[in-house]
Amino acid sequence: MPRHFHGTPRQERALSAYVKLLRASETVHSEATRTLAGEGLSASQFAVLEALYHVGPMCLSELAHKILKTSGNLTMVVSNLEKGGLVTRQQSAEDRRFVSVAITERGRKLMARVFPVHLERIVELMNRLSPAQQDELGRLCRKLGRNL
Amino acid sequence: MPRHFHGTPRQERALSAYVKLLRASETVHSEATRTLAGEGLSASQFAVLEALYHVGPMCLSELAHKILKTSGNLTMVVSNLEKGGLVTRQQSAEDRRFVSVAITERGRKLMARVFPVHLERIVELMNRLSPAQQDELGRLCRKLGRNL
DNA sequence: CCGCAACGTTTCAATGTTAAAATACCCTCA
DNA sequence: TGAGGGTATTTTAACATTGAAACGTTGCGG
Repeated sequence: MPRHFHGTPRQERALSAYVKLLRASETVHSEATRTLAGEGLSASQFAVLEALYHVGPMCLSELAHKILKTSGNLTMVVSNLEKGGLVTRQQSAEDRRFVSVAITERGRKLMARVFPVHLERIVELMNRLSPAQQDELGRLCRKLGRNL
Repeated sequence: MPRHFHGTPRQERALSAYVKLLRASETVHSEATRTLAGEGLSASQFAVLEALYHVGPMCLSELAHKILKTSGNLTMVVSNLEKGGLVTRQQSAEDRRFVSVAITERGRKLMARVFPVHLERIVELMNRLSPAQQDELGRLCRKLGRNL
């Protein structure tokens, strides 16, 4: 049994970049969401609230697409937000299969307070890279994201 | 309510890089783990198995540190692997607080078959970037990862 | 019009995840 | 020696996550 993995150069290179990408993402994300935990918001809850806050009411499948989660998941996340009075559900009148989700006044107030803090935390975390490096990272990551 | 978020240039830059980083990581990771799902392995299970396969027996807290998860979590992941006969638990004789986890022959055979496939999948996914770009991505991500 | 495929949502079971409390163990020092 | 502090693991509760199955609704083609 090898004590550590060794492969071809192209394997080592890809694996190294892959691991660092996942580490960076995991670190930055968990640091950024630490702020939210103090407000009793999970990452998914924040993502939903943020979409509704900045874009407007949406049905569940649109939300699912927006935040890259399955619909089965969203049912629970939205239900939990609903319990907290942060969003409302309303069955569409024209097509009763759709359920429209909207942010409440309470949710809006929460976001008005929390979003700027969260944003500044992200700026702070990303500032380990220079502006030019941030742009370069964005360019490289864009090539890897979501176009299967 | 703004239809879309607009901030200062430095906020937009950081946020854009942040979102792309998370998207890229999410996409690549879920694509890479798709292979494993066919083998009945979750990402965490694979990570544990891979560590034991390439490094050797370890106690739970070492494993937790290795794959960046909490110990409470590892208890479950290891238990599930144990059910499948892929790893064994053994309480340390010297210090009975420690539980050493080792990969079994069955687990080793599984990894011998699955790991190369998984690695090639990662190479394939990362090949949307040139070798130089992969190195550059690694460099940038290294500055963002885990040194709080 | 009717049957049926397609679609949006929900439910379910299994696993993962975390934080916090509980448990078990080791070691030191008075 | 035995009380207490520190450490490793497990348990627990709450939420997240996915895939699959179930349910209700809509719209289309025969």
